[in-house]
Amino acid sequence: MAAKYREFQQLNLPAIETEILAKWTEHQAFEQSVSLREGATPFVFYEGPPSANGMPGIHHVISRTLKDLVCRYKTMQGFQVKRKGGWDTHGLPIELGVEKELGITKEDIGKTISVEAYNQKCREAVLRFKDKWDDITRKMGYWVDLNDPYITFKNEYIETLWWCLKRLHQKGLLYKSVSIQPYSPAAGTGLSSHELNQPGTYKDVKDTSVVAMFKAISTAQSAFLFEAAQMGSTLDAEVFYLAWTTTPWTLPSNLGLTVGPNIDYVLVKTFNPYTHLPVNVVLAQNLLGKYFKPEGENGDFAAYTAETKILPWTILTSFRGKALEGLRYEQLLPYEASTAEKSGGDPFRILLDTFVTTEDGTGIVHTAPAFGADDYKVGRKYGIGILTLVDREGKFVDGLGEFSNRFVKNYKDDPNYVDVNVDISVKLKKENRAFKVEKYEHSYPHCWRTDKPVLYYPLDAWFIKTTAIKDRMVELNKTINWKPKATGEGRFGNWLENMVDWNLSRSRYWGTPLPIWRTTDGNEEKCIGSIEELNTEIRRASEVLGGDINTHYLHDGILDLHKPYVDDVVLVSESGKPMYREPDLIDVWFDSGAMPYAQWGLDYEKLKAGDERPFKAPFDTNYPADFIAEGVDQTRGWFYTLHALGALLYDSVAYKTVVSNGLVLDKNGNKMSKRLGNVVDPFKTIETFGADATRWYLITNASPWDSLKFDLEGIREVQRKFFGTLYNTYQFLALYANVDGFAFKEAAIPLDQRPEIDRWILSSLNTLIKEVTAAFDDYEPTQAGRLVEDFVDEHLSNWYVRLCRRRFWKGDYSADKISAYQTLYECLETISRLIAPVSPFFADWLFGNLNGVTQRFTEGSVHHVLYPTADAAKIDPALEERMQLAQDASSLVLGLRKKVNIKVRQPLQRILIPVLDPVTKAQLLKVEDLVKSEVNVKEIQYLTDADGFIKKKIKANFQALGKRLGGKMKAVSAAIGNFSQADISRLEKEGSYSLEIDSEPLILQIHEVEITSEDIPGWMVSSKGSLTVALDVTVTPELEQEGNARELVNRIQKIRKDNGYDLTDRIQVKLGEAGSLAESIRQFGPYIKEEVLADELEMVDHLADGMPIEVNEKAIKVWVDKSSRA
RNA sequence: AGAUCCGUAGCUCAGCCUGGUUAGAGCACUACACUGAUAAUGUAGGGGUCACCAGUUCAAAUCUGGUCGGGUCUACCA
Repeated sequence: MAAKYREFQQLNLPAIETEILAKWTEHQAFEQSVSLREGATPFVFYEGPPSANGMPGIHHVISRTLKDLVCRYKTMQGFQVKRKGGWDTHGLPIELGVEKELGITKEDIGKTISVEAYNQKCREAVLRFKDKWDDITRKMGYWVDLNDPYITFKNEYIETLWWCLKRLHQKGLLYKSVSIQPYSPAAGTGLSSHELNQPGTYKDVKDTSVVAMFKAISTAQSAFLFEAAQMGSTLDAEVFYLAWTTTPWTLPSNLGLTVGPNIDYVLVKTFNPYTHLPVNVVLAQNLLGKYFKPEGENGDFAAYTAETKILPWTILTSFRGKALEGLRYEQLLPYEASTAEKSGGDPFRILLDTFVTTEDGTGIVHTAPAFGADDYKVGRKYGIGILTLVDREGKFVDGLGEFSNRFVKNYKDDPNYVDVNVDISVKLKKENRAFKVEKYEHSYPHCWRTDKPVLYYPLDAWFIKTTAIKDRMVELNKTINWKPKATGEGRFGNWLENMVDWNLSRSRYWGTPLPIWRTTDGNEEKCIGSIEELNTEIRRASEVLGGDINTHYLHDGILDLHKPYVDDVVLVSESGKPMYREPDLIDVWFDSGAMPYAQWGLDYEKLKAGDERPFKAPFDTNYPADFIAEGVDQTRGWFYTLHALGALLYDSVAYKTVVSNGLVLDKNGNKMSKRLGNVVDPFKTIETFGADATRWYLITNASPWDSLKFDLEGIREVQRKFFGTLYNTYQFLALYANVDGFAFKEAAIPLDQRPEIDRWILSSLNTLIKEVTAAFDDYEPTQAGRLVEDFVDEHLSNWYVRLCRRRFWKGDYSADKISAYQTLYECLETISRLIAPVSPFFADWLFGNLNGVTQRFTEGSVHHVLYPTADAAKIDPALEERMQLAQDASSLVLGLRKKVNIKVRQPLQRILIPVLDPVTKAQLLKVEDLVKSEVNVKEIQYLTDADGFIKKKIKANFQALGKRLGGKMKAVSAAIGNFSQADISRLEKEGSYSLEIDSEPLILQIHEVEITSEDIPGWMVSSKGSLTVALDVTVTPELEQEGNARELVNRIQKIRKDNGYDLTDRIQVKLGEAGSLAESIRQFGPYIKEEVLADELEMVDHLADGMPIEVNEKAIKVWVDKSSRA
């Protein structure tokens, strides 16, 4: 017996997926999809490593769907796509997790728990949820190689990172410097930005803020200020710059004042409200209102006394910030520890920078390079040096007079603590150096462990000099295909433009150690690039330095490149001095950014040979990546570090195309968070709705880069609308193909021998292939998915199958029937291949069901066959156009029927279609039969102009006319609106028409207007676009009888079905008490018999056991039974 | 604070690049129809200040500038 198509009770996507998953596992379908393409052009994909110490969420499903579908698509296009998985295993989140679990803090590490034991814990925690990740990977159908993933904590991986660092070191791109970092004096440690982002670290606090007065020095350049001041006063004028701070303790370390180059500043004559001395002050114009009352402007200076409430003030001059650049001022708080010499630069000058705002303060920023990142940056730019007058405990250093050794904040919980900030303010007030002192409430970061305010403090750190190749990185970025484009140009482009050097240092424990050893004086250093190199150096140091040096590592060499082991190692410098490792770890982002190299590890042969790229195969054919994809939050993370390292190491991009997907929000548009309890469990979602429906929904609902409002209702819709329809279409084919034994054994019927509708759906199908391929090639899977959806729903199911249903169940196994089968089969088979990248399970299931019978492909899985290619010969635009006409015409007629309440089963005589041009008529003629049967009408008549029935409508063609006429459009449009039928005819006949607009002649061309038929007087009409149809609604007695017959057929069919007969069962029918229906039955008897597969149709006078039914409100009795004949 | 994306029907989204005169789908809702795909399907209907303001233009959902609201990233600094 021939193989049968599988038939099902109902669509059950999760069940299908379980079945397909088992098949994939059994046949190693993924491995095969790679090995089958051995020798083919590689398509290179990099997997961004997830961290397996947390559970996977639904947002992981979207980015992985994206990655998966591209890789599957490219595989089907004939490329070999290797997909090495990876795990990100270092970093703070892991450490914090372990600390929490053990109930310890960072200080305990090395004290209550050894670094060795701690790191062991981290190592165990790292892959805690690996099983869950593997599970979701499998269930969501993500094909990635999990058997041999790269793992960032492995020695081989770290070794490669070291090699990369060494290369940077050799290029002089690795340097040690201070940077301003958040620092907790109470805890004695720097804080990462991640730690600063812990909830609750930013608190509203009230600090003593002071507007300090920095005394200007008179020079040739600042003369304009002093001259202006002089004019307003007979006294020897003093000029002060006002600068605001909420951290007065930074004032002794002040070395500069920063102003905005384009901010407007004013010089104001007034009095110091504390000392009541006359002063001239500089501040931003916008901020005058903060310090001066409007009523005081140009007030009575002479009458001013200490009791005067309202300060008199007057503007002496104004100027841009630019004018102040380089001007000098007197140091505010000079002490022996804070001399210009100690600063190491040329301090006490006015600087320009754009970070200055006029939101608050004075528009002049007090700049202490040691205690602010912006301060540091601008300070460096101008070379004003640096003074760090606070030590790591948070107290002032010696040599600051009365402030020496006082804590700048109450870090020790001293009950007798006196706020040094207040004392500084008081001192300034007394010295005529404070303009305003007040408590100021603002949000300030606190250490999440000690609850004490954080300082920004200069700390030693290692940097990669990314700024050295900034221009090159910008240039290389321009060659990268960003999806969406704006992310690459905007977010990423700006980021590159404003790049700073990459701070590599992390003072933590679990991570890649910096492979740099230094002598204590810092004069000699060594960067180690491989395990072997380290072992050699270990032995050398032992020999040179002797003693106990490195004894543990002499025998087997170093076995683990992590802390604490590497810290034990002492190396020896060229001059014979001991060298110790720089204690920092490196930023985890370096780990992932170097994955193109480290995922393969070092090839020691190549290394020995001095290869520039000493990485194991298949690195050479797998760099750079053709494609990567991650969430948009990685723009400045992974996307950046990959790019930076590619450019730094090899002057190359690391990836050619990058897709950044947006965030997944909940259905109300809120971010998903555990706290809000609105997270979607990907396991549950996939179990309930199936991975395919989930994937399809994620991809088609919104462009990947738009943020997605995740709504389970949307998945349900996809399931019903798309997969349900496709499933039904397959069921339909299976049902009849099994009856007829269709297995695509016959030769394919040539296209020109197939009916119009078959050629049409095949034309549409090939158009679809073309468009879907273009969309995928452009990394627009959303477009691709929506195109397929439209085709399946609109074209295949709602038009082709609906119109062709009869062809499948009616009549013999004829050429026409075979053509229908072949056509529908080809559509389904092609769709299974088109959707395979997005919905891999259902596609393979559908493909398997079809191919299992026909064996048209030898491949066992849709993922091993090639992607369909469009056959241009099958595409016929005119055909697609006229089918659209047919659909529109049918829709119009059905609409008209509806209006007059004549059901479709009632045949009608004719419709009229006015045609104004012969092409449309020719097009309509070819689809006439389809329209007639769809709307159950006997004939179509075409009305041409000559008939004189048509009433026409004319409208200006704005697009064509607008260009030519411009301003006259309105008048012309109105004139055209007034055209009579005769005017229209004349225009049509002569091809042009003379108008007069604003007393100027104007020739109107025929192509500059649109003429449509609007009405046929006396008929029911309806139109859409340029198509108009009229319906003859007269039901003649003949038509009514035919309608009755069709209605009766319908009733008998229903009885057949209710009785559960097979499709092919023959029946016998008896009709009784036919009454007025008798004539219909007599006349259409043969038709009725054929339709209901009746061998006998008999009318009797009395039918005792007949079932009473109604046919068009006329009663009749029917008796149906299976025919006795076989 | 800066950068960026988004704002069109009750909901999810097209259309915007390339301006053109009835602004479209699907879901949901209502009514009707169909009934050999039937837990399917068709037709029709209601539903829109295209976030707001200004500009450019004969013409703006579409181009320009700004405002407001939402998301994200980067900062959080005087």
